[in-house]
Amino acid sequence: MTRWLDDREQAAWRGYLRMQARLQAELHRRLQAESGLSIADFDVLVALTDRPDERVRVLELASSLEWEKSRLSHHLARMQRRGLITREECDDDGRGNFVVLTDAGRSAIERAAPGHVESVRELVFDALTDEDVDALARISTAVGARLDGTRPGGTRPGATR
Amino acid sequence: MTRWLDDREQAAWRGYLRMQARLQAELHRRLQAESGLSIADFDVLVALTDRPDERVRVLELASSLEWEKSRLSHHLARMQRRGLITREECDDDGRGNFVVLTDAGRSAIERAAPGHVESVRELVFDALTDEDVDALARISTAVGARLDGTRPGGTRPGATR
DNA sequence: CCAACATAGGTGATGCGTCAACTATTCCGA
DNA sequence: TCGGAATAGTTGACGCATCACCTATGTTGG
Repeated sequence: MTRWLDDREQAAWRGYLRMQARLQAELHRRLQAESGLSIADFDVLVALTDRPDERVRVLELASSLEWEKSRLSHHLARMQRRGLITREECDDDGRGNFVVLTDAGRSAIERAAPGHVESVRELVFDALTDEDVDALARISTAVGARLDGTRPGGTRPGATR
Repeated sequence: MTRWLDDREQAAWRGYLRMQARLQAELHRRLQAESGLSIADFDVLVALTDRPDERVRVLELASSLEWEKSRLSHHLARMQRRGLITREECDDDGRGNFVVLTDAGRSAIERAAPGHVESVRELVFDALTDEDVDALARISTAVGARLDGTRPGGTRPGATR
């Protein structure tokens, strides 16, 4: 009944998993060492600098990062403690909050970005041919389409079998 | 000075990151829902069943999983609490410990494996052509080789810039 | 023999991620 | 206009990952 993976698939899958874990760890380690930021901090700060006024509503940020609101809430609390962001109340909606980039946050991301991009280039793109880059994009799109087909993230996937 | 990513590279990189995060989350969610195991539990149990006698020394397990010993130690403590593994002392070496698969651990992995493989097939390999699979393996190898070049995991990567 | 060192492994603190539950507002319809 | 439902966001508990440090045992050179 179970459609097991053949040797070629196994090798590709194991290789992917191993590369993925190591790459993530190494990028995180470097970013942390060079700037004191985590990848998650980086993503939040990038999302904030992408806004013209460097402020966003919490849930809008969550949805643009594709994070759960609870994850974001916890993360913002930690970032606020470190002075990277602040919060401001929203006049229109008493429930709402804006997340606002602080000067410290802005300078942290500006210091961190070049090194991080350089790491990505060095570890990934310098290793890949143009065709590899296309293949990576194609693969990501194809798998992403599969993921779209499933119950996105919310309630239980409800048995595939 | 910084070699930024061009649009094609940006698109590939963002696509990869997004796919990677979603795939990992979905595989974890399904495995958890179907079997109560995490991916980490799964990996430990697979490593154990790969041994002829279903027992391994802690540090050997750590190195075959490429985990830090401390991570493994914490994880084994949790798995032991849940009855998936036990520990036995090592006669040859008073410092050493064996990790031993319990009956509960064996049946957990046997129940979990088919569904997990099916998820991988459904979400990944069903989406990919043969060439994609080759490309994935090639890309993983190439990036892996880059990672080999860096201070593996231990002490600080020491500034790339 | 024993002091120094290496090795096996565990511990505690802290950051990160998820789930379930909670509070406070706003919205909406009778 | 009032009561229930939806929405915005937080909280607490717990599992997971890393770091720095600790203990206990083994190994080795003088």
